[in-house]
Amino acid sequence: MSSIASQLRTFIFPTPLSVFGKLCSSLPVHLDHLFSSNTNLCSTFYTFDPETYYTYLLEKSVSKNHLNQIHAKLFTNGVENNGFIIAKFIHVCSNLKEISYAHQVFDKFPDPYVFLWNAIIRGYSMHNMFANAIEMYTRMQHAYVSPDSFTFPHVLKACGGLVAIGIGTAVHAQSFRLGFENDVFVQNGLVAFYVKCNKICYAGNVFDGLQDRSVVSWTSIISGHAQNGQPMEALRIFSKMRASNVKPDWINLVSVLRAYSDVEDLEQGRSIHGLVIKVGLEFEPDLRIALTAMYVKCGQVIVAKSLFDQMKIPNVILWNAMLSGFAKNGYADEALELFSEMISKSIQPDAVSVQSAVLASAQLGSLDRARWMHDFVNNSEYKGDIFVSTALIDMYAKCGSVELARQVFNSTVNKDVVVWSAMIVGYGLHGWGREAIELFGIMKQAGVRPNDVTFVGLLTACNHSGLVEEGWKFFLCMKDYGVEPNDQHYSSVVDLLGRAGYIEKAYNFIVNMPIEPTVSVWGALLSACKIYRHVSIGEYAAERLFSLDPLNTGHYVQLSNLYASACIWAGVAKVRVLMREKGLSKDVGYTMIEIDGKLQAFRMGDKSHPRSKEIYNELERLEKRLLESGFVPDTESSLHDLDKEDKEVTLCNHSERLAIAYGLISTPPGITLRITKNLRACANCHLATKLISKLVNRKIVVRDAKRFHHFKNGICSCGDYW
DNA sequence: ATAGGGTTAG
Repeated sequence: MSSIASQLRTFIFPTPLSVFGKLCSSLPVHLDHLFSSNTNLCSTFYTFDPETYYTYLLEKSVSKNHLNQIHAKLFTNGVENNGFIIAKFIHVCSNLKEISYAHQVFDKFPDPYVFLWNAIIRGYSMHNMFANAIEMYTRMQHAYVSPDSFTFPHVLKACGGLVAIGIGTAVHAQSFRLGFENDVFVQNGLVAFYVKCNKICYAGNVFDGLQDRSVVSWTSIISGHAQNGQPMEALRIFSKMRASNVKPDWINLVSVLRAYSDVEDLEQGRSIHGLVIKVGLEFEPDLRIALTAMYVKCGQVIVAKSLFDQMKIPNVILWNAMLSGFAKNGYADEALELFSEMISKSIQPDAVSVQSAVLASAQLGSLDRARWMHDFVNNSEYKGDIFVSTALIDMYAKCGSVELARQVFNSTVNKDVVVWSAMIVGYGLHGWGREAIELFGIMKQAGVRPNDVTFVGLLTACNHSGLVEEGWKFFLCMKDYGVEPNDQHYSSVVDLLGRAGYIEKAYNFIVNMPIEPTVSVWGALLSACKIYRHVSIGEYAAERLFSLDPLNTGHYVQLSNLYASACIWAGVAKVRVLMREKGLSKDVGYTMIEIDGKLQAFRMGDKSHPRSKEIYNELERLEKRLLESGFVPDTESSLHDLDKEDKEVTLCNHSERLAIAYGLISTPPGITLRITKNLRACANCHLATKLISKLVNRKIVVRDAKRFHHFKNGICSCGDYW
């Protein structure tokens, strides 16, 4: 208050106290209080300067009501045409989101000068009403008012927001004509504009031509590269910035962290954390959020969580970073728990939070949970959000219901290529090849251009449903759409050839691939070798896998299964030794089934369930019926070379069978059983499940580590190839 | 009165 008093003491125009008193009387309550409660202050006023006075009042305004009162007073005081005050007024209107009010006031002003134009353009631009901002700029040009260095940043922000390249380029030219080529604010605005339009090289040209570069200039160009998939270039520019002794501020470091997150370079990310502490910015909340996100993206969920716990500020982006981090790194339960916590703490989830929760639900695999999530979305404001809808399609597909996925898909408006691809991938996951192909046709008719993921979906769909020729055709036509095959496409083709029994062809295909074969490519070949018992090529594929991915237990198990299927027990033993040498043990398999909204997990030989006795009785009954109907256990699929009898016992209490038995005794006849396994289907259980589906007349939907199997009436949708 | 950043689907 004392600073106000000192400001007011410098007034130029004398004014009678009575006028001042009258002005104060109808002011907003808190302003009234400010003046009238301190009569001493009032009595020291012997001058009245309207500009300072209104500036003061406007700065204190917090509502439209305040603005109305001040507006009325402008006329009483006869200052309604004072440009300085009106510009201030418009400025404050904008801050209070009263942009149409601001526009009204602007329109009433005769012959606005540049200060007023800037205020109204700024108002529109700051509230993302970019078209209006540009319209006002155009009107300004028609009124022959010359823009100044304050006009350009606002207009350029609007052009960037609309990706209006043509207009922005014209503005660029205009700024050049008017001689702003060395104005760092204008130039930074241009850099940011070109970045938003994905014209990084234009942005780079402007940046390179800058005489003085502020930290803002550097940040713009760094984030420009980071956001356009060039994190390495971003980091190179950052080191140049460090070399030229520009001190980073927190926004700058946030941009740099984003680049390190993209390259998932934990070491360098940590060193930025060190720098943050060194420059004393470790308590900057948004920088801590960026650090949390960086640790999450580098897979350091625990470190991220501890940073998160230290802050726990109700910032939705912080929570989203943690939420998506959990969801993406396989911590589905933790993600959903955090989501509930968010709601209970009244941190309004946004589309990103909802999307991450949907992603977590997809991982859990529970259809009930999926339905709950879908209901939640339908009752939220994110119902039509395209990101959320895509995630819902993916979720339903991953939770076993292609039909519900399709329903969401049908109700999604303005489908983009990601939505179409999600549905095609969903069909692929379930082996609905014909539907995937049909949808692809409709997509093309709708004028949507397929991309690499669309083809991954198509190829896996063909694979999973045995459409070998169709798959091969899709692979060949990728180039017609300008899509370069990546390792996923190549491994799909290897799968296709393998499925058809062309093991040598698949091998030659790999040898002639234009890219270095990856783990998934060799893995596909090894799987095919296992099915067709092709030992020599299988051994070679396994060798490649062991050198590329030495600690992945799955490859050893696959090779062992290959040996077992060819009755090469020495090979099985060799693999076992190899695993022991590397300190690897077979991943513990488990199967989950959800009954009445409760997920129940079983391990092999599990007896921990309260209804264990009933489960084993049911299992025994099933086993008897299986044998009666001519079931011959496929004992070769075991990793261990045990006596035959032992093997059969071991196999029939595999977790999958326990879950099925539990499902049968817990649900009424005819209900579909939905189970989720963490590993891939074992041959013996697969065979047994086929028969069980026929014997008990139930549909059984199994999600394994790779795909879905729909068992019905003794047949599986995978066609016995997986 | 002006500029830069972070969380997001297949």
